[in-house]
Amino acid sequence: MIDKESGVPAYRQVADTLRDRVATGQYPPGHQVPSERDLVDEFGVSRPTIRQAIELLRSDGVLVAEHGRGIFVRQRPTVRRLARNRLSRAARDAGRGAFLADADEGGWTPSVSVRIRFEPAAGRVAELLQLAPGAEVTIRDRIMRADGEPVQLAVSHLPRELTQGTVLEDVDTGDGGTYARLEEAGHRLRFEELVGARMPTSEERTQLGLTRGTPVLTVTRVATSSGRPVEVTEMVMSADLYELLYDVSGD
Amino acid sequence: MIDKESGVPAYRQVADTLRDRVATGQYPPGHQVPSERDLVDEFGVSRPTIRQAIELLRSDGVLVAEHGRGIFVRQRPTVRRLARNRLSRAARDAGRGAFLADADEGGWTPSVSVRIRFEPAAGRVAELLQLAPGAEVTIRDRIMRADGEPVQLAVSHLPRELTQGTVLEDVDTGDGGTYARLEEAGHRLRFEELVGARMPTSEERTQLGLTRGTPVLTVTRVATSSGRPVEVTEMVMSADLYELLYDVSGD
DNA sequence: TTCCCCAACTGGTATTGACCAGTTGGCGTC
DNA sequence: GACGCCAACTGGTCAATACCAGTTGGGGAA
Repeated sequence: MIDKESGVPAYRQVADTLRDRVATGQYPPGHQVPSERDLVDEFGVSRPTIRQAIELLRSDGVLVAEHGRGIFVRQRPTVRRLARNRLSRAARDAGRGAFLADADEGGWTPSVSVRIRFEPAAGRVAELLQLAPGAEVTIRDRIMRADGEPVQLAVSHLPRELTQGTVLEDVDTGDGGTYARLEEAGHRLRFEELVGARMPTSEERTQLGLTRGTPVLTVTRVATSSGRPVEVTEMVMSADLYELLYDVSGD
Repeated sequence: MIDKESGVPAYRQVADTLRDRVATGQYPPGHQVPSERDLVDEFGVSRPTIRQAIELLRSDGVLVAEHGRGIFVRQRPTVRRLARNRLSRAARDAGRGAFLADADEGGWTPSVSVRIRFEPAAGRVAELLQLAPGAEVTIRDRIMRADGEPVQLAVSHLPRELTQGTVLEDVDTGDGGTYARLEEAGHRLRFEELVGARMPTSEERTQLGLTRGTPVLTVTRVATSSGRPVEVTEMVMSADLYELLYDVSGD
């Protein structure tokens, strides 16, 4: 099974073989892969070498290991497809924020925990809000859950001068959320979203319950009123769970 | 440095310590981390344990190793910000496809290699194109380069009946690209993009020259004409290199 | 002075061996 | 028959050791 003369490392040959069995469906999603010790016998290499191969496939998101149970081909959970153009005024007037609207659509039960704090603006957010460094911002730090499971992190930043004395410094901002309140205050909002992806920090991995080899999608939403940025929200969600749908016709 | 009684594995303690030094800036981007053998002395654990810690940080995209040189804190390259609403008819009329327009914006030199083939429709693409399985599709398989470096893969699928006898089966589709030709043929196109992220396949890693711990952004663009899908393009790009900008105001 | 080569670094691969720690199912007991 | 325990699986951690394979810089030869 292993060609020692090929110059290709043994652990790579093992990994490639296993990857191939997954790709061809010989090991379908959810299937239990032979145990490490069985693979040692099958490939005729030592256990660390087998583990190295499996390590590779885990960090590539192909396999998942469960202590005491075995190694399994990853099951991709059902994807939640988020329609991003739902930020329209019409939807907000109907009294629902974006997350709640998505929940309706997807048929799951949403819940949100909010923590509010105030800090001097810094880094990328200060830049996007076009604030002098040191200017105070109101931060709404949220964890969104679907059926109790944390699925999305969102941290909103608003210049403190806009929120002082308003419900935007309360936990509950009322029907339609932050954006509805800002429009009531006379702002006409436009939105831009900046989408990226990266590996999660260890904190994010814990909070979102992510397994090895799962990247996160990041969305930075900037709300502007007459060209002036009034809010920046940074969202982080499991790339396993989410796809973002954008209408991009733009004519 | 290592607390053996804490219950936390030694390699995790090492990884957390190093991760912390990167986060706090003690090890800035590009900085060379002490060699494995030096870390063995510093932490008082064996080399395999140190390697396990470094392995973890590599698959998280925190560190990169270079054989014979050392281990370095990852440098995030400059991000190419792609404005997705540039698919407008106006831009196409100006005679440029999306990739070429982005190149203008970003100040780099674009080049594209195209391979054309014909296959029966299958899987997700067949579904998105609403084709009976087995119907033939024209596939335009492209590699986009910026200053010679491959930065994006794009595979377009069109029902063969739309392309037969047209320039869409040639390598060069002329000014404005595929979409301009489709509109000339009487289609009025609308676009939707579906954005996701995942770890690359080993083939994609090779083609795009990705290092361990770098996820890819995937964009599936569906072009429809009077509600009927006429083209599906699947794009793959390094999440290190790209952020996607969407205007999402939608009122 | 210039050039080349090689020693001494760097990380990469692979083995053997030992023990820890969850999980599961069957056997024995009540 | 129901329960509980424990043996026999599973993967997880860590060590000591050996050698391979790129990279680099300095010393010696031309």
